[in-house]
Amino acid sequence: MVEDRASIAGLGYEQVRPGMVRPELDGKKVWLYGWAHEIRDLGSLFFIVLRSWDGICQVTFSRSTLEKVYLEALDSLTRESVVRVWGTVRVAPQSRLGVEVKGEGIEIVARAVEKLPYDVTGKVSASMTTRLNYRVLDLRKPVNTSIFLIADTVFEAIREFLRVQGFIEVRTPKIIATATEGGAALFKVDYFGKSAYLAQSPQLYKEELVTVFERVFEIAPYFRAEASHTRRHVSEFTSVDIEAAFMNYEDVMRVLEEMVAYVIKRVVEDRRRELELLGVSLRPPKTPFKRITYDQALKDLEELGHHKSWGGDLETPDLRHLAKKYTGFYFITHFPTAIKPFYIQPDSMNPQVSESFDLMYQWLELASGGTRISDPALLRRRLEEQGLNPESFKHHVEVYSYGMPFHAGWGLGFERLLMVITRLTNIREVILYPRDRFRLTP
RNA sequence: GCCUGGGUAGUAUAGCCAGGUCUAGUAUCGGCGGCUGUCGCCCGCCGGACCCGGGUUCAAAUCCCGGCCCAGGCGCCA
Repeated sequence: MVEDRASIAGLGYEQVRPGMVRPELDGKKVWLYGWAHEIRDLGSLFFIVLRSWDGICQVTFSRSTLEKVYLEALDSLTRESVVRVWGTVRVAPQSRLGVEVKGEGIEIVARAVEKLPYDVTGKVSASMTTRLNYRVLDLRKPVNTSIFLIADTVFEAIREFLRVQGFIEVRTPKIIATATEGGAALFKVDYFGKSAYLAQSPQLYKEELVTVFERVFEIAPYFRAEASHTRRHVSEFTSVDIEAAFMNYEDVMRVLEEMVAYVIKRVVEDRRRELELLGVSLRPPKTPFKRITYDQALKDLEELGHHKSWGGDLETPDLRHLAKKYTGFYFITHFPTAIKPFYIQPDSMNPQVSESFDLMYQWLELASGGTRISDPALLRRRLEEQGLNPESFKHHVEVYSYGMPFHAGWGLGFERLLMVITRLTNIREVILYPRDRFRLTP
């Protein structure tokens, strides 16, 4: 009888993962851990579909050749229980997977309750609320696991790309003293009796850091207390930010489009199985991306029969209309200075517009950025024009007097990029534990 | 902040508009039994639900009012 890990090892059994069981292993003696994804009891034959994050495999038991303890284990097995099984890999033309493990023994490592609140096999659909309430069970569904395996590749590819470009990864504070940019509503926290806020962006810190490292990037969570309730807003999201000295908006746009193209190329290469599970056929986009100015966007809207007067921000309905003309990735540049944050550089020829851009995918805004103001006097003036108190930005403005190079940068919504890659339409699906206006748990 | 839609077994739904054989149907699920090639296994039996409170009515899952909870959209933004 094969009872424990040591004796299995002694008998020449090797540990494999469920996703590793392939026809090439035919005849090999293996043992593996996994979750009982599906159980099919045919009487004398007993099938378990064993699942882990990297895949599934079928384990087949023949009752007549099994010892009593293992028969008892089979009879008490519940879906989603963690089991350890051992046996021999064999090519199985009768099985859809083409290969299976002929089980010789099984041990229940951690038993799951009989009545699960959620169907991991997906036979019955679940609402978004139910999915998020039982998020770990939802995440075990191979299609959902895939999203986060892709996310892992996206993280890796972003870091790799930016490091090669000479960017240094930094971490800036997420608890801050003042509202950094105005605009977005912030979460107030008690900070030893003082008022503090959760950061809405690393903007001011990353600009200061270019005076040290020249090129910095940060991937971090940010917080917005906006009461938005849409499929593309959450109160805690991940932003990929860069800031670079001696670059202008055009330089950082190139960094952005090349990075996006590289990330998608890596996902296509490294996550074929996951893309297939999601039913997504993905192709790396061609660069450079299309660029249109804000003025051009207004003209296009006019042509599409939607008049919009100059100076206002492009609103959701406008962007939906534009998406009819511009498919895939494209940039909108030169927004009116008045509707951009105080730190954005006005165009030197025409200060009414700014050296700014948004990266769009159809009507979804993925990133925004631009050349930043580096002149302290101009920065002070812009703060006042936007109705902000220069006194509360004292420490920040000060830095501009100590040798501030011209610089530019952007912030990219990580989850929104992930939505584009996975073709999912609700941002909550691409966040492990999303936080929105009405959800704080799990 | 504003607007719209919705809450029926563990899950997903039918029923609601046109109140009455709804003792609330179906699928999945769970329990028991059967089955040697299942793979969304199959077959038989069993189990389990109308969000909360008030009102209208002979009669409420269904109509009305209030509450709670949820989904989506807008503004704003990533």
